[in-house]
Amino acid sequence: MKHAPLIAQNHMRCADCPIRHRAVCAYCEPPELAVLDAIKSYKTFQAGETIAWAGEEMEVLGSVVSGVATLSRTLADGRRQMVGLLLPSDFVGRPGRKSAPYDVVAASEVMICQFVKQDFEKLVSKTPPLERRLLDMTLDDLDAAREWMLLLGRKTAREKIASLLVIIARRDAILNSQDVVDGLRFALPLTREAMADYLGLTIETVSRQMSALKKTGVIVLEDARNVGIPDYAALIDEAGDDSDGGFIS
Amino acid sequence: MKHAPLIAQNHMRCADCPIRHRAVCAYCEPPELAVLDAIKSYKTFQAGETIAWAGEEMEVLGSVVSGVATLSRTLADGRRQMVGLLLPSDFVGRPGRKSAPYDVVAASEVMICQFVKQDFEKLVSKTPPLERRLLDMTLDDLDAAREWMLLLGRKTAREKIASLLVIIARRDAILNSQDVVDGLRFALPLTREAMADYLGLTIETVSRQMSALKKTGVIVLEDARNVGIPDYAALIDEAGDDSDGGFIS
DNA sequence: CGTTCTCTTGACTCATCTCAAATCTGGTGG
DNA sequence: CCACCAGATTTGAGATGAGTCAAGAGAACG
Repeated sequence: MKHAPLIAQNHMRCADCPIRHRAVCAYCEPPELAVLDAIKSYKTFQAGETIAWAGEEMEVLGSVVSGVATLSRTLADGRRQMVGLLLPSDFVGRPGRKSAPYDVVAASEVMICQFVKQDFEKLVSKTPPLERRLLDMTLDDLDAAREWMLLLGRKTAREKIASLLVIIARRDAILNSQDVVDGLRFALPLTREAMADYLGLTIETVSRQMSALKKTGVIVLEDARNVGIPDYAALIDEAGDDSDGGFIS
Repeated sequence: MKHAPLIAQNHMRCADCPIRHRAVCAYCEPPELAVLDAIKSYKTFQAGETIAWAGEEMEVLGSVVSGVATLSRTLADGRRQMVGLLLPSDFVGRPGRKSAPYDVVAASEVMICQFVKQDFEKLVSKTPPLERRLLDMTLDDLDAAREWMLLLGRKTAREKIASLLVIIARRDAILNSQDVVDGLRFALPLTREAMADYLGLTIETVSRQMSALKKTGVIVLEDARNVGIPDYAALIDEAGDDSDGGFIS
């Protein structure tokens, strides 16, 4: 699972940043970018490394530049539920509060464009485009969380798996700036355990449903982590969403 | 289930508004309030009435002044999941998007302080305190949604019921501006069906678990809708949360 | 005093979990 | 290059929590 690691270029300019147009800075103009440029720094985390602990005070905030991180909550007896997946351009941290009640863990090697929390918050309150972008992103996150509540509360195991595959297929297509087409192939960025935590299932059930979808021909498994979608419409169908779609990219 | 209905006072001044300090207008100063005063209007919905349909374009946004409304999503085959509970001071509607993918339904008689969407959005972008408050509220909603994801994905039916009762007990105590104390009594604002939709359960399971909690002495049921909590700590314990609590008021 | 709606309870089913073991994979050291 | 190990994944068998179907009990309403 080694991707070619991005080198943390401490002097990459915001204007050249790959997430420039989707991250919290998206609405900023060059003068505002210059300010961000001056106070930002890059930090890389290894796969499996914890970026922030639940309840621990965070001194930095930032954006995921590359890689995948997960947000999760844990019950006292160890039951764990993932409550968010952080992809490039997603925001890390909880502005306006000292700590957040969830663990942030790197699922792959992750590079973050970070800011000192206090400095960033001060800047946000003086920079309307930043604040507006943060609001829009938070509203989108809220929509996504509510979509996920529907999945967790009401979908069957098979529908949950299919839904997750749809999301990953979409994201993958977007990364390659193309539409989702039949025959798409992609690598799962999550282990079976992470999938289970995300879907509110056990790894055994995840595994069984993957096998079941494979047996039905809805997906093709080259190995445990490489999935092919011969018929995208069939997969959508398995996800059980009502026709109007509903997932927010 | 009739509360003394609040009369929709179309000329109630913001300064006299019961939700003045918790709603989207909380950070506004008198001059900004005057602007809001000029463009707001009140509207009342009967219990059971639909305030907005999923996917339908909304022409208004606003705040719940009194009563309880629910946000819910429905799958094509009728499975329904509640994704939010709107209490007084909560915001209704999705700024920045034409429609939202969920139904908004009045669970009791609901009064809303509403604004024409376009006017409100224009105002938000010109009024930093409004925008900042909207951001803070949205971040809180996101935290609450994630908390709910943990409940939906990992808690048992009994824990789900206990968690819901804790939330309602807390809110009830806050409304009466006091702490939660042993012996607290309150009326459930939700039917068994609404509870089931909220918790990702069936009404039969809700009913059985309510009976089970009653039999154990964790709660006292005067009738189906009136609950007493003889020992708050015991109820918390049943909710299964890790000790540090975690629910956001 | 029916009618209707909400809620409760019972009996049975079934999807998912639990526990256990087998298989596969990549990496390591000889 | 090969045997072996640790972690990830799959598969099997049985247990169980929650769902389904069905009936009965209360409460509200006209």
